[in-house]
Amino acid sequence: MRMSDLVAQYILEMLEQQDGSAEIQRNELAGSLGCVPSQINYVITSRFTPEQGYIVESRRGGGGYIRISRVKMDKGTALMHIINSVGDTLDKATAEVMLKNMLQRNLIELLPAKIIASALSDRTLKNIEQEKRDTVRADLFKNMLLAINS
Amino acid sequence: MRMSDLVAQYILEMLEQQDGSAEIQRNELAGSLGCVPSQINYVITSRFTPEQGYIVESRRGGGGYIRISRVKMDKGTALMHIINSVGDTLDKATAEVMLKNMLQRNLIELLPAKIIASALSDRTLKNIEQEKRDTVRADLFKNMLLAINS
DNA sequence: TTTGACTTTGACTTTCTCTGACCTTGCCGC
DNA sequence: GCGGCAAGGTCAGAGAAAGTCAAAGTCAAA
Repeated sequence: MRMSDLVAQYILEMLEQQDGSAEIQRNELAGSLGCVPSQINYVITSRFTPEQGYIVESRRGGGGYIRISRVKMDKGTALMHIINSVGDTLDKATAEVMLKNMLQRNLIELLPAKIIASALSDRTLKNIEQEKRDTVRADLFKNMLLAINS
Repeated sequence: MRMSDLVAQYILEMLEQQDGSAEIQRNELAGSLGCVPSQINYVITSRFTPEQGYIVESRRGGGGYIRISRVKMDKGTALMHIINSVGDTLDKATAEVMLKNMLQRNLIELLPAKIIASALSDRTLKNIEQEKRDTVRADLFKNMLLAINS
């Protein structure tokens, strides 16, 4: 079995046992599974992404940690569908239509929608080169929507 | 739990109980929590700054003390203050401390805070070059808070 | 056989925390 | 005033985690 699968499995079991939230110490886990620490990062970036419904937080320094939580949202829910329907890029017009749509369907409250819209605006993203904006917009959109259901 | 968190928690509880003002004796507190005195300074410098709405006064010599007080303002004004205190760049750590602080002061609800935190995370901004991230973060932070305040 | 996606690794970087030695300030008694 | 004790202040260095990145390896599909 691949190392990455072992790590993923370990984390999944932890999530299972602990009601969707797992906190690990990178070096410790790497040590106990017998891999290099950066392997843990690899697994997290490749298997615990927002598209798959995970939120990852971490902190460095003494007492550092990595916390992975599964959003209470299965693949079937509307929001998850929307998140997965967004690809690697997202233009402003499409984002706005989607937000309006979600509002109408009561999938989201007004204030969160306003916050998200404001984050995705060209005004806010003015310091990012044009070519990259839609990529960042997609990342922002997906992660913020995920946060709503966490 | 980190020592620094213990100290911060102790001070926060004191602020809570004493209507936004806490007076401590550095050496005594350090002794009773089991850390070196300078740890107290570290915590104060990193977690109770003016940007976060605290005023710290102190006095040396016999009968010395450190007094920490939370400044009082209405929500709109406080938020504006915070927005204005952010310059052209904002690093993730500072942003997180500020958000936590706003939550404690009830300037913001939990869900909006989560959405904002999620937008500011390194994971979300992974497609922006390191050097530009803090600039974009500042833009995001300010604009999202403005959306809340409008 | 080549290609390309996915894995693995480790050297190097960045961030956060803790500690202790040394400094400054204030008070008090002589 | 002066010397001594009683605070608090500063700062740099050590230590503790996690993050990044590019090079090398693997493997199956074309």
